[in-house]
Amino acid sequence: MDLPQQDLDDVNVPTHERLYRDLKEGLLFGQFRPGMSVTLQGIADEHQVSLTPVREAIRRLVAEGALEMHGNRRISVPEMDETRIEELLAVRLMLEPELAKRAIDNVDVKLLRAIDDQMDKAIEEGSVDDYLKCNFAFHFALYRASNASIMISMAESLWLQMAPYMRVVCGRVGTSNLEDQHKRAISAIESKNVRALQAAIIEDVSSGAAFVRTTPQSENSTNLIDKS
Amino acid sequence: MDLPQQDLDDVNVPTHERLYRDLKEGLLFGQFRPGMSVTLQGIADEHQVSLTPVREAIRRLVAEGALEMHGNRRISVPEMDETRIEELLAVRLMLEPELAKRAIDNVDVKLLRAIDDQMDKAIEEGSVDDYLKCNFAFHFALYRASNASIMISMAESLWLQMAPYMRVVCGRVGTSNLEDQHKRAISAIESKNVRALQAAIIEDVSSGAAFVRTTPQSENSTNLIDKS
DNA sequence: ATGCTTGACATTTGATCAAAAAGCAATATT
DNA sequence: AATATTGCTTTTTGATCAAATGTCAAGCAT
Repeated sequence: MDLPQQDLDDVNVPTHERLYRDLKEGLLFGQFRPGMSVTLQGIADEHQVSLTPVREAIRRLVAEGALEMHGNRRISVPEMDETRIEELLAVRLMLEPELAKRAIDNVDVKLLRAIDDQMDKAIEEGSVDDYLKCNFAFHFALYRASNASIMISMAESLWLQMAPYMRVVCGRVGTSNLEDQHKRAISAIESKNVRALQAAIIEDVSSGAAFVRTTPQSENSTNLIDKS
Repeated sequence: MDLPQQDLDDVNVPTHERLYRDLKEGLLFGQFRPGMSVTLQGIADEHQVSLTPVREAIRRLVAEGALEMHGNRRISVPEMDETRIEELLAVRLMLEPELAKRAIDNVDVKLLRAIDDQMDKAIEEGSVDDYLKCNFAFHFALYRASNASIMISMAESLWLQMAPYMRVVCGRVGTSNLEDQHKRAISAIESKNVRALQAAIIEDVSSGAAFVRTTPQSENSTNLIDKS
């Protein structure tokens, strides 16, 4: 008779969890730029909540490496440098082929194809935002099929750490000269060819990072947190 | 002329940070058993602090996978099962040889040898606690020399996830039949032989986990949080 | 004019409180 | 006797407040 539980999945999740997801989205898809500094009460004001849930969300993101806490008490979006990129890339190249291998028998190819179609559209339209979202969706639709939850969360952490910088670079370069390795991955999955799939993933990760590396450094890392 | 800064390194670190370190120690070296459930105010009472810093410390440990939060609001030390061990091991076998490789030219062999000597003593004396501490110290003294901070924190997270279970197993088996791969690692470092070092690390990780696997499952995962 | 000190402001930190949610046990009903 | 409901207790959650700390700029002295 009583149905107190709401069907909306966004209701009833604690504030700190909602905050965490929002901030994560923001980091992954462009709201935050490398070097930007973040204050607890800045976030609190922005989202109209008190400090307590903000602390938990931020602490969590710091633990995942998505935000950086300099000794004193300043929190910022990590600045990217050559060695950091190299390291992130090295780990991604270890982890993601393994995830792909573990996913190959379970993944829903239809879903991947649908995402890839959307991505083509995003590239055509030149929408960096949609491209980034599709790219993320594609990779993690694949990885989630692996059922390797620890590796998945590690991969998420790595993407979270790269994302703000990727966004800056993509914003400068645009979506024109993006080569799509996803189709190679899809056919490798269909033919159950693990090595080919892994090769496609490696190529994808490497090429994404290669054009990051050839791009001139960001000169002014401004500390603009918009206090509108 | 004023020297207000204390030389004690344990002073002036925020409570949540101290809590985090304490709990981490506890997880790494035996205070917590797999399946044990953890409550915020349990920790708060135990450590005589308020809930606020406890939340941040716990949230951080959850983010690192050291603690597990089941959908509702119950937090516990992760239970170990076959697939989880397999996954943790797979990642460790990717990550730790790479860390060793990156560390080989920078690591302080004297330090490693000193730690290994202590470990021999621990094994002789049959002290599981000291053995675990030395083992951890050895590996991370090596890894820290790599200057690969992202990989290091990932490795820490993995150790944190394995540690409670390792502790249980070691407690049952004792330190008698432990083969020491560390000496092989040390000589590999001295001869700057990367492959040999990696082989030693692989052997060490694998053997540690092999004897975990051959051990019968923990039967009763009691929820005893000592409210003394 | 330059360097140091001081004070105002911003930010974090930790405690406390009220409210919501969940677990748990006891009771009642079939 | 078994199950469902109810009410109590425990636990989490989010807000607010006071204190500690750091940052920054303005003013003073050399």
